[in-house]
Amino acid sequence: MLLPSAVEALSALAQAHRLAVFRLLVRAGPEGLSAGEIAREVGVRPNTLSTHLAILERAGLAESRRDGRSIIYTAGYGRMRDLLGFLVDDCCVGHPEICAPLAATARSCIPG
Amino acid sequence: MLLPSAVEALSALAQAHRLAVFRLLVRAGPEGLSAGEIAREVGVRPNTLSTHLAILERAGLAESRRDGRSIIYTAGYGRMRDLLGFLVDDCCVGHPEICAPLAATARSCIPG
DNA sequence: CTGATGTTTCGATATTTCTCGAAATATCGA
DNA sequence: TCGATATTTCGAGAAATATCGAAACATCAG
Repeated sequence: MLLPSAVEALSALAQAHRLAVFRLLVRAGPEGLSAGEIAREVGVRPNTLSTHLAILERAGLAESRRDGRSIIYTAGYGRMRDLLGFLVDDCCVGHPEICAPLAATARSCIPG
Repeated sequence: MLLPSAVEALSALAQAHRLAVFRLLVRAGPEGLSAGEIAREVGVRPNTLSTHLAILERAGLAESRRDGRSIIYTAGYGRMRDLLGFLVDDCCVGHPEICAPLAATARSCIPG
């Protein structure tokens, strides 16, 4: 991942409402949530949320599909993986004290 | 790490110059770099850089000490570890496809 | 003390960001 | 088609951000 894309992804997450939305989407999994459900859950007006979702989507951290009248949003896992990789690549180099805890967390969620 | 702190840290990194500064500091290691060296390296004026460094420091992603006339900045590794932990905790849950590559990277930088 | 160097603070400006209400668009059920 | 529901787009205002030149502050060498 290049620096400009990283900045865009970080900017997308660097806002309380959007970070809350993204966390919600991650926990929701591949099924995702409709824009309305997200708005209710996070407590922002639908039009404001729409702007936030567009920003997350432009950054690749959310994806959308239409389902009837609703639009379902899911987390952009691939982009998040790239972002974490970018950050970890920078910080792990020569700094085991940072990656050791990460390695533990990462290991714990890998089956087997 | 709580959400407001995460937002502050993400905001600090969500700017091209500041992200470049942080990456530079990480690579510089515990010895750090003076404000002047950073300004020259990143290509921003000293007073502008000072503002950026203050933002990184307030977010805990940089630390400073005086050395003669210079002020030496180092990366805030602890805070970075917290931030990565916060993000990974959210995203790894049930998503091995994200953490598998991270686990590999993390493992590779742990001695032994 | 004085002058030079390194850094920060101040005050101002241009730009971007966040939020909102109102209106537009898309889909569905009757 | 009509009305209701779900979401987005538009236009505007308030607040935050990035950058700058000038000035202030801290440290050192002579």
